[in-house]
Amino acid sequence: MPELPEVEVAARNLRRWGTKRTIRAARADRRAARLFRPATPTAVEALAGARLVSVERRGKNLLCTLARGRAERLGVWSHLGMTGKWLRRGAQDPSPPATRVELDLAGGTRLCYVDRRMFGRFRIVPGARFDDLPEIAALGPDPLTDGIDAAGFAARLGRLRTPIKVALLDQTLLAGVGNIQASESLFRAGIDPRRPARSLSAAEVKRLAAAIRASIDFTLGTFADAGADGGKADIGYVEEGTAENPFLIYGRAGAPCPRGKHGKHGKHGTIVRVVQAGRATFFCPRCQNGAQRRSRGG
DNA sequence: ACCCGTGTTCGCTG
DNA sequence: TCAGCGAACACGGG
Repeated sequence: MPELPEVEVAARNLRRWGTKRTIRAARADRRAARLFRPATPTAVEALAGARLVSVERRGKNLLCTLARGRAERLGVWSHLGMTGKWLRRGAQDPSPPATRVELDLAGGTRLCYVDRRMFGRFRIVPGARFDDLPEIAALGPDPLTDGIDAAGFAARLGRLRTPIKVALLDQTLLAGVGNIQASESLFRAGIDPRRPARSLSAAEVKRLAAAIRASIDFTLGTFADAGADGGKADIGYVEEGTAENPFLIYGRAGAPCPRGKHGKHGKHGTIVRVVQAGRATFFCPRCQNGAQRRSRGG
């Protein structure tokens, strides 16, 4: 489930649930070792006694900074992969299925890192030196916290022959854009996802940058509406069927284009699904026709 | 059984 | 050497 907006919600949850609290005990289940790859399995128990100071999100990565005593800092890096979640439970509650790591906090709250498929990552980072991790150092700017530098974004895209939709998934270009946000933002910008990245005009790149931001903001808003909390911040995710699909076109193959009717004859487009680099892409062939698309306002 | 999946990495190929 | 893909990872759900 996790792209930038979902991870942002997880970061906000962790801040609310755990900041300033001390970890009384920590444990990992047997299969959690896979989450430490490629590093040596870490003793999660070493987190006991540390206090959560801050939670930062960079792209799809969660960076928790903890303090032990006055001087010592340590970090916890987690990446939710495909099925990772941070959930909160009370001291007496049963652990959710597929819980891999649990942190018992002072006051009775338990933070549970849950991951069924275990494509995620979980690692203790000595000194909270996150930038020493190659996975973090390689990240491009975060569209939400850093903004998109139009000139840099355009320069980078201008060198790529790869389809623009595939390029958007490259975390060194922008950190946090995933398969959903890529399709959604290209729809908002009216750009055909199959076009080579380098073929986009300056105006299209600018439109795309704004559309990425708009799509992320929109998605964040739908999560807030869905229940920012209330006691159990188990956000309903699309694939779990617990929430309506909140997206404009993602997962809507065969549906009429939400932009409505186009052209003099008033025919609406139909959303199609194609596969690019092994990933599903959704778009409207009628209003995302790239260079031929008439300029905005239509 | 088969296909699909909001992510990342590895290895092959041209 | 490098860009670009498909496969692999793992485990459900439809």
